[in-house]
Formats: sequence, structure tokens, C-alpha cells
Amino acid sequence: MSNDTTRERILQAAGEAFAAAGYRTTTVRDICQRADVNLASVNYHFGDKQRLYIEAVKHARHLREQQAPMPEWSADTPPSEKLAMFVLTLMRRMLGEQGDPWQTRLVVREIMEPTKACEEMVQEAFRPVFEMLIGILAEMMPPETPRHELHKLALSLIGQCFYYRSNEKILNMLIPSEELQEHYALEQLAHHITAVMLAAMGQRPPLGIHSVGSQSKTDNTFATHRSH
Amino acid sequence: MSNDTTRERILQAAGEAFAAAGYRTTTVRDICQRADVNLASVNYHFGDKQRLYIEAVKHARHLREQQAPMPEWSADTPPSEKLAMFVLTLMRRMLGEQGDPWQTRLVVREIMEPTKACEEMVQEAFRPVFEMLIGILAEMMPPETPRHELHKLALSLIGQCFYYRSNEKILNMLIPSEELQEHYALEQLAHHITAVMLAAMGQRPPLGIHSVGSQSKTDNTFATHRSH
DNA sequence: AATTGTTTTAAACACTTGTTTTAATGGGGA
DNA sequence: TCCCCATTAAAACAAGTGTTTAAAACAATT
Repeated sequence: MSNDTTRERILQAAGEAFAAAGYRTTTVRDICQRADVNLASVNYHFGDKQRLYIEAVKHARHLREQQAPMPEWSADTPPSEKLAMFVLTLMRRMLGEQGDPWQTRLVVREIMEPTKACEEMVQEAFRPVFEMLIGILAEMMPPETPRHELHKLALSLIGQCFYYRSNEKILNMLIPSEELQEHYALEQLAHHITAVMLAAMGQRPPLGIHSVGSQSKTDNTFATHRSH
Repeated sequence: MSNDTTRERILQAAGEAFAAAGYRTTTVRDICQRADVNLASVNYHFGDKQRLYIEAVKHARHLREQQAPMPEWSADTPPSEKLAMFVLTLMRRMLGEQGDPWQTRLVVREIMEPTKACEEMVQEAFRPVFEMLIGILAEMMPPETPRHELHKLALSLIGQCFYYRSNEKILNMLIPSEELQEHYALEQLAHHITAVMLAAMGQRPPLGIHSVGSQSKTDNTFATHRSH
């Protein structure tokens, strides 16, 4: 964590500051104070604030990728296992395992309000991950499934994961804190999202059905359980 | 659309401006120019920029609610139909039917980075909608389903809807534009999300299974369709 | 030790920002 | 008509912003 060069200290401080307050709100003076460097060194090392921002985004993304790398599977790994691992990794990137996940906060800002730093991010990071997910889903769905349907399934999955990062503050207001502590750990959320997607694709029994044995399905599988 | 009083003109212009560029980036001068009023009138009518922002958020939320009101159902409406309508309404609020949906853009900003305007928004708007959704889901799931599981199902649904508003720009870079035009209309997206949720809860056959007859299920319902 | 190129420092600059001030305007009632 | 009120208008203010400048400090090479 202890980056010694001025350039690296600025990059780190800028990432944290931009992630916490956004581009416009954080000042160059903030960053320099946090990094304990002289005010002019930002312009010396990065030219101007905007180019520093772009570099900070790139830096954040790289950090996040190596903190939660996408797994590689052997050829015979069942697709449902791949999907579970994929979701878990995505959630790790979203929420992080320890400390404040400022890297993802910064990336999310860029997603919501793309700047010049976004194009590179999509091509280098998002598109490969997206294609990987499409590949996993394609293994589970019938071969004739149209591409746009695979895409929407992928977006359903990503959307659920994304939600827990982007709406964190709202969640804290909506869900009681004991419930949050007890049932909203990273692994529990990943497990839930995986279950929803697998059930939606018929790779697992639907949620709410406790009879796991696949041959013991009863008639009311697709029926309403109670009309309140 | 033609609000005549100075106060209303400012409110409208401020909402659009804040939605497009955020609180810090948009200047009071921007807003006044757009509303064609004198610079000082913001402070005269609203006190300061921050209180104007709070009023603008409230205004935007009210506008959005009356543009896409939540439906009311008769007592015997099946829950799956309720869910479909709920999703459609939520998507209408997210994406809007015509023109730039600046109201939701502004609300989304507030979700991502809550200010003083947020608390009121959650209590008055989000919580009732959330509870309504929980009620619908509870009708479909077994009575013994724990509350936190209903909550997570609700969040899965909301997360998918939210995604199409928050990641709009990324989607445009990730999905070919012809596919977007052909398969990403508001109703199509709502239909997809509804299908995913219903299938996940066992209220519909899984996606990718075309035999709708509930008795003609074959053995491979919960099996892999192809190993690539 | 002197010199060269790189990095750091403190100060200043030019500009934008939210806000305030003070005067002008306009319209109803006495 | 005159006065009083709410509203609008133009100008100025004070604080904060990104950026530049020019000198100082430093490190490495000759």
C-alpha cells in the first residue's frame, strides 16, 4: 500500500478523493493535501486535473481487477458452477472484501456519467467480462436461443450485482440493520443472485420450493401457492 | 409545460440542469439563463442553491409519480399479473415514455449520492413502493418464506429495472444499435424482467423452455442443455 | 567540485462561483 | 396621486478554483 513516488501517492489520493466526492467537488488542493505533496506537482506529473482523473480511473480499475480476478475453469467444469463463481467474483469487485471499496465507487461514477476514461474501460474490462458471461449462459440455454435473449439474461445478472453497490445508501435506509448484518454478507448475496438466475433458466428448482430432488416435483410447481 | 411564475420556471430549469450535470457542476447562472430570469431571483425565491436543489428533487419526484402512477388492482387479480404491471410501471418511471426523462436522472443522482433531499424521498416514495412489491411477492411464495428472502427477491427485481436507467450509456457501447432498437423497447424489457422473476419463483416455466404445457416437462428440465 | 536535468516549493494569477447589496420597477389600495 | 409592498434588475463582493511562474532543492554525471 505504501507507494513512495510522488506520482503514485497522487494517483492513490486522487482515486480515493474522486471516488468519495466526484470530479467537480474534489479540488486539486484536496488531493495534494491528502497525498502530502505540493500543489503544483499535479500539473507537473499529469498536466492537468482532467488527465489526472483519467489516470486515476484506469488505476482504480487495474487495482480492482487484480484484487478480484476472474477465475479460469477446467474444460469439464459444469456451467452452473461457473456461473456461481462468476457472480461471486463480480460481487467481490462490487463490494470488496475489506475496507472501503473506493476503486469500484470511482468506476461506478464513470459508468453513470461517462467521460473520456470510459471508452477504454468498456473495451478493456467490461466487454471481455460480458462476453465471458454470455458464454456461460449460452452453455445453459438451448442452442437456438437468440443472442439478444442471452444479452438480456446477462444484463439481469449484472443489474442485480450492480444494485448492491450503487444503492448501498438506500438499502441502509430500507432494510433493518440487523437483517443487513445477518443476511446480506457478500457470499449470501452472491448465492441469492445465482439461485435466481439458475432457477430462471431451469437449472435449479424455483425459489421457495424446498424439495430439491428433481424427480419429486409436484403438480403445483408452476401454480400460485396462496392467494393471500 | 409552460409554467409562468418565476418560481416555477426556476424549478423546471434547475431540475433539468441538475439532472444533466449534477449539483456541483451546474451553476446558478446556468439555471437562471435557462429559465430566463435574473440571477438574484434564485436566492430571493429559494434562499440558496442547496434549498433550490432540494425543492427541485421533490418536484421531479412528484412529476414522475403522476406521469407513471402505480396501478390499483381488484381483489381477485392474480399476483403474476400484478407483478407484470408493477414491473411495467417501474420501467416507465425509469425510462419514461417520451422525451428526456430528466426527472428520473435527478432522482438517480440522489440515490447514488444522497443529500438532505433523500430521506424524504425514501419515506414518501420508495418505502411504499417497496412494501407493495413485497406484498405481491409474498402472495406467490410459500407462507413460510422468511422476510429477508422476500426482500432479496424484491431487490433482484428493482436492481434489474434500475440497471437500464443507470447504465444506459454503457449499454449503448456494449449492445449493437440495431439490437437495441429492435429488442430493447420499454415493454420488451419489462416483459423480460417479469419472465425472469416469475420463472425464478416457479410461477412460469423457465426461460429457454418452449413447451408451455405444464405436464409435458421432460427429464432434462433441470439439466444442462449442452456442454458447448 | 561543477554542471546538468529533474523534481519540489511557495507565491501569484486569472477566472468562476454563490451570495449580497442596493436601486429600480410595477401594481393595488387609501 | 401617492405610498407600500413584493418582485426584478444590475452590479459588486468575497471566497475558492485550476493553472502558471520562477526560484529553490535535489540527484546524478562528468
